[in-house]
Amino acid sequence: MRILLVEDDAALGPELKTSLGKHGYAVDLAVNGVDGEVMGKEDIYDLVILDLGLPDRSGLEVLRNWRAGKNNIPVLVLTARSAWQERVDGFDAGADDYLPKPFHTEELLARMTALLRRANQQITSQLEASGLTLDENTQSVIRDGAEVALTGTEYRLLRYMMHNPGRVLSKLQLVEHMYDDCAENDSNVVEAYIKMLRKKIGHEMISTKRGQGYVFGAAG
Amino acid sequence: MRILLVEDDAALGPELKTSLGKHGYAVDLAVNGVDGEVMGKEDIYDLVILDLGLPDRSGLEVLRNWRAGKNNIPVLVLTARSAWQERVDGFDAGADDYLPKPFHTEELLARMTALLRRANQQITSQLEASGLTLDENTQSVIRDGAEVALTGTEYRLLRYMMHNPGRVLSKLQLVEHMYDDCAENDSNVVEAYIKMLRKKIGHEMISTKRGQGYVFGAAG
DNA sequence: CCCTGAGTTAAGGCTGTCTTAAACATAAGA
DNA sequence: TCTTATGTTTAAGACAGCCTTAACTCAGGG
Repeated sequence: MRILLVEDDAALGPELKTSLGKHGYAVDLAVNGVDGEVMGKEDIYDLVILDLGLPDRSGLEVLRNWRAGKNNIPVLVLTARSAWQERVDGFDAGADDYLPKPFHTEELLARMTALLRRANQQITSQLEASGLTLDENTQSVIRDGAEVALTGTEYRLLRYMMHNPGRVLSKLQLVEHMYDDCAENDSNVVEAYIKMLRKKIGHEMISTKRGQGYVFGAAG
Repeated sequence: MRILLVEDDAALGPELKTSLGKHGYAVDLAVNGVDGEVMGKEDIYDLVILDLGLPDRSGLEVLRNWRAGKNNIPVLVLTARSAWQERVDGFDAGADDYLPKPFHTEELLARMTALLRRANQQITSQLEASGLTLDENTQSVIRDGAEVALTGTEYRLLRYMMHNPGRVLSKLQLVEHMYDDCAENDSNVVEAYIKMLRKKIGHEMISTKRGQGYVFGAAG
C-alpha cells in the first residue's frame, strides 16, 4: 500500500512516515500543499493523509482541486483545529475521514485500515480472500489454520494483491505499491517475490496473465 | 435513502429520527440490539447508525454478527465512550466510521454523506453481448456461467468485436484494432484467431460475411 | 470447373516468465 | 567492532506459452 502524506510539521511528518513504514506502508512525504497536490494527481496512491494547516496552500483547497479534477482517491484529513464546523468543511470538500490532532497512532492506523477496506468493498476488518487471512499485527498469513510468516516485502506485495483479488495487476503497479519514491523498473523484484509468495501460500493462489501481470485468487 | 437507526436513548433516538427526516432520509428506529440486528439483515437499508451502548445486546456484537453473515452495509458507529481504544475496537468489528458523543448533527450528516458517497462507487467494468460477458479485470469471458480464459490477442480481438455487435467488421479493421503499429496485411492472423475464438466461445457466435468480414452475435 | 477467399493445422521462433544462485544490505548478538 | 543471520536485490540461463507463418484443404460464386 502506497500512501501520500502531506504534512508540513518538520517533526510529525518524518515521524509518521517512519511509524507507518514499520506497519508495511510505503509512504511518500510532501511538506507543502503545492507539492502535495501535484503528487496526489499521480495515480499510484491508495490513500492520502492530508494536513489542513499547510503554509502555502490550504489543505482544503488542495482537496477541492483534486475532487474538481475527478480524483476520488480516499483522503483522511488531519487538523489541529477541533471546531466541528471545520470537520464539516472537510467533508464538504470531499474528505473521506477526519482525525483531530492530537491522535494516537493506533487510531490513525485503524482509520486507515477502515478506509482502505471500504475503498475495496471489504466487509470484515481482517483481510480475507481465497482462504487466506492476512494478519496486520504480525504481518503474517493464516493458511489452512496455520500461520505462515512473511518478510516485510512479501507482506507488502501480498497485502496489495489481496486488496485487489481477481484483478490483473501489472508488474509496474505492484512495484509502485510495494516501494515509495524510487521509480526504477529494470529489475525483476516482482517476479522474484511472486515466486517466494507462491512457495509460502501455494502456487495456485497467484496466476500469471502473460504480458499483463498477475491475478490473486484461488482457482481460475 | 433509507437509514436504520439503532439507539436506545429515549430522547436522542426520536430526536435524530426527526432531524434526519428533515434532511430527506427515511429513518427506521430500533430501540434495542436484538430488534436492530434483525432489521439490519433486511436488505433495504443504505446505511446503519449504530449506538454501541445498548441495554440488551452490545452494539459491537450486533455489528460482528452482521459482518459474520457477509452483510456489508455501511455502518456508522455512535458511542459515549471516547477512549481511543474503543474506537479501534469498533473498526476491528467492521465499522465504516465512528463518531463519539456528543456530536453536532451537522457532523453526523457530513459523515453520512461521505459514507454513502463511497458506498455507491461500485465499479462494474463488464461488457455483455449475446450471452457472453467479458471481464475486463481478468481478461476472460463468462460463457454459460463458466469462465473461459483468453490469451492477450484473443482478448483484444473479442473485445473489439463485442464492442461492435451485429456489425460487419473487415479483417483490416480487426487487425488494426488488435495491434498498435502494424500496417502489414499479408497474413492470416485474423482467420487464425477467429478460429480459436470460435472454439472457445462457440462457433455460432461469429458468422462470416464472405468477402466483407465477420459479424459478432449469436444466431443470424 | 476454376478462382478466390476462408478454414484448419502444426511447426518454429520469440518474448516474457520462472528459477536459481550469488552479491549486497541490514539488524541482532557476541 | 566483528560476526552471524536474515532479508533484499540483481543477474543470467532455462523454460514455456503465445504468436505468427505457411501449407494445405474446403466452400462459394461466376
